[in-house]
Amino acid sequence: MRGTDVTSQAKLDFDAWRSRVVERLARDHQRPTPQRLLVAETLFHHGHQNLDELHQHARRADPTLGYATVYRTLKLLEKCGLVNCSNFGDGTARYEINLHAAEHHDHMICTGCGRIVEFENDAIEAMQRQIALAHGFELTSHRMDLYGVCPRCQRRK
Amino acid sequence: MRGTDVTSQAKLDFDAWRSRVVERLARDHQRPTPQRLLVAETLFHHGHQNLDELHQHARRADPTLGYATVYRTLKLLEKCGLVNCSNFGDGTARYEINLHAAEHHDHMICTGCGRIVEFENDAIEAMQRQIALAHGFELTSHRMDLYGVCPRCQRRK
DNA sequence: CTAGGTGCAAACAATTTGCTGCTCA
DNA sequence: TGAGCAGCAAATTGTTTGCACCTAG
Repeated sequence: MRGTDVTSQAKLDFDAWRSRVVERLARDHQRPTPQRLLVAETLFHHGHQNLDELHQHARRADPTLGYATVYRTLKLLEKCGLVNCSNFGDGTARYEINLHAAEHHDHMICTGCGRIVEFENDAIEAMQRQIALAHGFELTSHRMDLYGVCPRCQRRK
Repeated sequence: MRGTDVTSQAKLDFDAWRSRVVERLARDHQRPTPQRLLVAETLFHHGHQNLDELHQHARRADPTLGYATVYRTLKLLEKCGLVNCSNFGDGTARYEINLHAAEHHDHMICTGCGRIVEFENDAIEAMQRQIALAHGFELTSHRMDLYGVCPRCQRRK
């Protein structure tokens, strides 16, 4: 609500994210290079973007940053469990940070403007486990994307 | 259970599918060419396959069948609402027939052997509508994929 | 005939990799 | 010094399209 709260809250989260990245990289004997941290930072500020968009954003802070570096960094962060990659309809892979490892959320995508809203719902997750169980599957993960028209796009029509 | 039953059942479904394809193509002023019907048939017998696999399968029946023809036929059938295209983790698009237009089902994918089991669950769908409503979205469609280890792969370990 | 359909091969676009030089422990 | 890292450019992969030939109405 109040500017200071939001700011300090955002800052806090970003620091937590940053240290998580550094720590996790160190654990895997990977160097927390400026480029990698820049990619991680960009990812923090711009969720659900594809490789190209992330590269564009990051380039504003460091114009020499290469495309392959962003690519390899994303793969690296993904392998470390720090980011998730998903694919909504349009042909490109989109990345988002995975701030709290255990937490899983799903997506609702507006087919009008492409806006992505995140949500989670324990009841549905419980039912998913039931379904898996009924088929004898050992559930490891899931994805659920809801497509629809957001309020703003509904009004615009 | 008994061979005859299964066979006749399968045959019945296939005929229904085939006539639906022919009928739907006719309605859109598209010709039910042998190649298109072959693709439709292949699709019926081999669900959740990608373009390349479908092409391989179809080629057994008609070695002259071109890749582009399979591609264009799939797009055509998709536009007619006869097939659905989805994308599970691996980089390729997979196709499946959409026998009963109104019916929607979801997928459970074995991360061990890639086997795909279809299911549907009304309760979850109801909750999805609730979630969308809560965010002011007008829900148009959804996808839900559960990933896990199938009973067979669990035993193998 | 002629519109639509096919197969081939080439074009595309997103992603992935090889390589060379550089940097930091 | 040397293992890991960055940037460039080329290779790869999945998908899409242009074009010339063909076939059924």
